[in-house]
Amino acid sequence: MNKTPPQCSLCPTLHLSVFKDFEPKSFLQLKKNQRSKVYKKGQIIFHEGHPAHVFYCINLGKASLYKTTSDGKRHIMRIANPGDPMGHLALFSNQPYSATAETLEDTLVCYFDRNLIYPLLSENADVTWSIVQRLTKELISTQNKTLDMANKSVRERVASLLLLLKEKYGKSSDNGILLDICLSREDMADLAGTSMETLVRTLSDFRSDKLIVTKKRQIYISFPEKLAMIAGFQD
Amino acid sequence: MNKTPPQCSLCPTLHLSVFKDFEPKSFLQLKKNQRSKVYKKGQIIFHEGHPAHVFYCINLGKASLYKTTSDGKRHIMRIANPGDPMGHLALFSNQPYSATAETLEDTLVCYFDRNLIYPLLSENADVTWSIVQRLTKELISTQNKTLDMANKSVRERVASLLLLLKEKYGKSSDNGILLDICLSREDMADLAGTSMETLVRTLSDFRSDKLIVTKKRQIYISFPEKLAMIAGFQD
DNA sequence: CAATAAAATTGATTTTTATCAATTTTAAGT
DNA sequence: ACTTAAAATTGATAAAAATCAATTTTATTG
Repeated sequence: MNKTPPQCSLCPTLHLSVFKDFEPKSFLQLKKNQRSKVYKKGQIIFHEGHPAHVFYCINLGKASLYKTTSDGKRHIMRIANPGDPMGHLALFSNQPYSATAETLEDTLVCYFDRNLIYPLLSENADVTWSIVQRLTKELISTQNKTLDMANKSVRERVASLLLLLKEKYGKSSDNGILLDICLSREDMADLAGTSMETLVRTLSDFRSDKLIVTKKRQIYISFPEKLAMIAGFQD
Repeated sequence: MNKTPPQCSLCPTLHLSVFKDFEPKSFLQLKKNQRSKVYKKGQIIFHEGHPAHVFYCINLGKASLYKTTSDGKRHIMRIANPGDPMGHLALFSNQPYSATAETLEDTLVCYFDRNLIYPLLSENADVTWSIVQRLTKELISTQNKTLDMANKSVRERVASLLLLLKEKYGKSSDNGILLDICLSREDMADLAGTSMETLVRTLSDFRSDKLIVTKKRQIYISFPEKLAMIAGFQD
């Protein structure tokens, strides 16, 4: 199951993670205890509500983190990219995983035993402080998401989502900016907090208005500025 | 403007705050630099988007923390009670206040210069760690709120809200459990993420179903269990 | 490449919720 | 207690979005 752990020093995203601020001795110990695993697209890394023993960091690939309501509806809280932590909320709060992690493509994750992390943090006060800062920003952006869900229309939220995906995964091309990420319409609906059908209709509207172009399942953004207007990033 | 600062040692809610974990020397310094102020009901303590110089802690009273959208809709993110911090997100993230704080009743707040806090935290690593834990729990509960806004009906959200208010502010009485907090219908709507009219109609439904009793603006909960069913806390 | 399954799209309809307007109730000040 | 203003409630209607169903497109597999 476990492959040879990738070298942290070769990790393309080390500089993005909080670990970079560990002092050398701590970092070495972290590296020694690092394990890793490859998941195929669509596999579950961990389940919401399950006890959390390890903490993950994505090396390569992507995963969606979603919550499920009692009546079976999914809501994708975030997409984790290389360098992003997963399971850190469970780690810090000493509670079960608060979401399910499912890969959006073939993904290499590194993981660490939770018991390894605590002593390392107590030796690295500045890392703990940088965790505070990261959590705070995560919290502020989640609060903004709550606000969007409560007060914005689906149309506004879908426009926002397209712009967000453009920022993270946009690749310029002949047809406009390609959203270079593999998301089903269902996934996009779960991100925007709407039904799949309504999402598709909204995309159709945007297509009619020449704001986007769709080819197969690919989406190209033609006029980000106009989408920004719709999303409510104006006045 | 500033009154004699209340004694922290006499503060009814010191034991609730993170400060209790400061070592004596740091705590003393905190106390020395503590200021306080009384706000009348309905006054603004700080505004969303304004630069944050100080960090607050409620000694007595209550305040709502709300965000406002570009088209003027409010959404109350949380109600701060005695012992609760305010402005800590601005403090930790080094950004402007992310919400507006408005008192729900006459309120006594203590406050501290933000520059005082940083050095104290670096001397108290375990306090920093306990802040991580608190932020994490706050984040998880905000994520759950996002989920509710995205996937629950108004009826479910209003039922949830009533139960939440019952937990925090419920006082048993002859008519059932009184929600002993002064919130306008507008406030409740802004908490539940709906319009005032829809909130009122939902309360009327609950009243017809004998789940609640209303006297003037007071709300009494008659059957919390049935509300819990509606809120989706079942199966 | 054909056959099949899965995903996406469109249409019709219903449900939910917001909005606008009018009325009633409650609170506040003199 | 009376007057006035603010808040709450109810009604009517429109808008937004969900749901159910059918069809088309795309992907997958032998």
